Amino acid sequence: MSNSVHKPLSRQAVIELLSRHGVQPTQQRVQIGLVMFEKDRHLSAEDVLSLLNRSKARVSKATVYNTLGLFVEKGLIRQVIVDPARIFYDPNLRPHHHFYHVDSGELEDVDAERFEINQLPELPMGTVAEGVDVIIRVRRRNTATH
Amino acid sequence: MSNSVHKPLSRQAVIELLSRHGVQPTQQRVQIGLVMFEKDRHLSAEDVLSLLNRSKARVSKATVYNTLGLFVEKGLIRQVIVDPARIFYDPNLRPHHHFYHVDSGELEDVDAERFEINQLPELPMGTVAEGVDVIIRVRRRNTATH
DNA sequence: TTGGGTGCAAACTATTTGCATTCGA
DNA sequence: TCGAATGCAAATAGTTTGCACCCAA
Repeated sequence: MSNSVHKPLSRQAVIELLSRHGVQPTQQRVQIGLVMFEKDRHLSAEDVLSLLNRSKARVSKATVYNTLGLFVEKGLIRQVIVDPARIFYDPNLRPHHHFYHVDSGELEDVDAERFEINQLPELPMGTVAEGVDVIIRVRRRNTATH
Repeated sequence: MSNSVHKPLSRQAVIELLSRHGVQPTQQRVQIGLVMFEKDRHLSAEDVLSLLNRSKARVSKATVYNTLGLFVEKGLIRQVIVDPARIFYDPNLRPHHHFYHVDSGELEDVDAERFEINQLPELPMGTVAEGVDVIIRVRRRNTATH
């Protein structure tokens, strides 16, 4: 029942996942899904593209962008906005947050349970919450930058 | 003692603020500071540029970018990464978080006190926290997007 | 005088878009 | 068959960079 995966999905499983979310499982979309759901990690569009090229899959850059956008729209993955230079895509849909290693640009998951939030503030009038992103920026100790 | 301002700063106050932070207060930097510290709001580089143009100030785009980057580096303002399309700059240095109105692209401050966090999770080994960003994405109710 | 600051334009890069071709139900 | 999906390349937009000029100490 959980979409969070720490294990690779078979081609068939990806096809079913896409179908279940109303995404027509074309060749390229399945390829991208295989990469995206292989394990919990954070990939930029370019990461996905180069992983695809590393295997025999042939998918164009535009299709990677379009497909990742479609996956987000359909609720298969999440965007993580933390680096102005690029968008990360996260297949982990469970409530969780992120460590952002500013030195390396890497993202690391933090289980939501490890980060206790007593109460959400009152929302602005007439609005509903769509999501809460918590990003803890960390850097290596002793990175004396002065 | 607080750098958080809900009131405009005089030219003289900006000059002193910059100097105090080790930023040589040149003409353009003071102009940008006047805009940036006029009140608590969230401005993109382009916003700053057009506000400057609206007044008589003549500052180039490159200088706006360079200066905002310098202000961040010197701890005068904060970057807010929430929109892949542009970086927002925030003169409010007190602990606080943000509502992000996905419909309008606008940012709204949330006092940190209104958002209770029991405890930070254990940080990855050998790292120190540099900051915690909390972004609550909200959208207008009844924005039926289906 | 002299080095930092500025402005302009060109360069860069991630992402988007237009359109002709191909694929898949 | 026929609309949706794809691929390529061009376009876009925010940001950065190179370099000549200018100004202030």
